[in-house]
Amino acid sequence: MDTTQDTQEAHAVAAFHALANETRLRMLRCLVAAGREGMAAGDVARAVGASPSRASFHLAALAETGLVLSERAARQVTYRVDFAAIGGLVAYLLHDCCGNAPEVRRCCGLPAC
Amino acid sequence: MDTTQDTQEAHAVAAFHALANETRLRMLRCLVAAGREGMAAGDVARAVGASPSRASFHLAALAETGLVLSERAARQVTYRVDFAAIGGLVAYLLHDCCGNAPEVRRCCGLPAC
DNA sequence: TCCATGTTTCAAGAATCGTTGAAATGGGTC
DNA sequence: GACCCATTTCAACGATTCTTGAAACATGGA
Repeated sequence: MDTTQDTQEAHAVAAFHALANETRLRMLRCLVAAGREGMAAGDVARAVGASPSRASFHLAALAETGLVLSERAARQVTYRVDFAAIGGLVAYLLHDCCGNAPEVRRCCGLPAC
Repeated sequence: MDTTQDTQEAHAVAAFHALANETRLRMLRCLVAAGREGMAAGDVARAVGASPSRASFHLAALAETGLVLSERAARQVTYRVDFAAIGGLVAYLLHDCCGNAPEVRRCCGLPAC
């Protein structure tokens, strides 16, 4: 039996794994900075100092978890952060994982629930 | 040269790595549920269905990143979540990584900045 | 001291992950 | 078609991580 919780948990584990790498975390920050416009794969690669194949490998890993989306436009592939997916991860950490513990919320400058 | 940002980033990568494992994520949730009282290592092990050595390995990994703290009391070792550390990670994701993007905050039921 | 309990350490092996460079693919221009 | 540019795929290799069971360590009680 596979409960909703198990699925959520597996998804969270995958997302955390995606963020548990310096190259990927830097890529994500680049893409966040780029906003809704997104960035071409090659530009991300240059920005983080990764070879094309390395960049492709890590961008694919980010896309695999749904944290970023990709879209081909002519020759280039544009990657774009899925802000809702990141929000979902933060929500998981805050609500499901930490039960909205006031002390956690306080650390983020958030009002208690 | 090692900037503050690099240190922060390295710390975040380590924390995400700690959460990127089913056993450890379950342990963390157990410990959050246990609150300030914490839980003995053996109880955590039973709760997540891990052998003593496996539990010790993963609890040590969590402690290594500072997400949990340990304290020996008599024969037992009590593990306790460091709520501030988790809050710090959420804050990193929300502020440093996502620049407080309104769309991310909205997904967590947070007011825009 | 001897024994029982709780936890950590260790070594060995399997599995997963990340890097590299070369080759392949997709798509535009001449 | 021939050519170029952007990206992905692939195979090989090294590095890291996880699991397992046995042994060691720490502590308290008989």
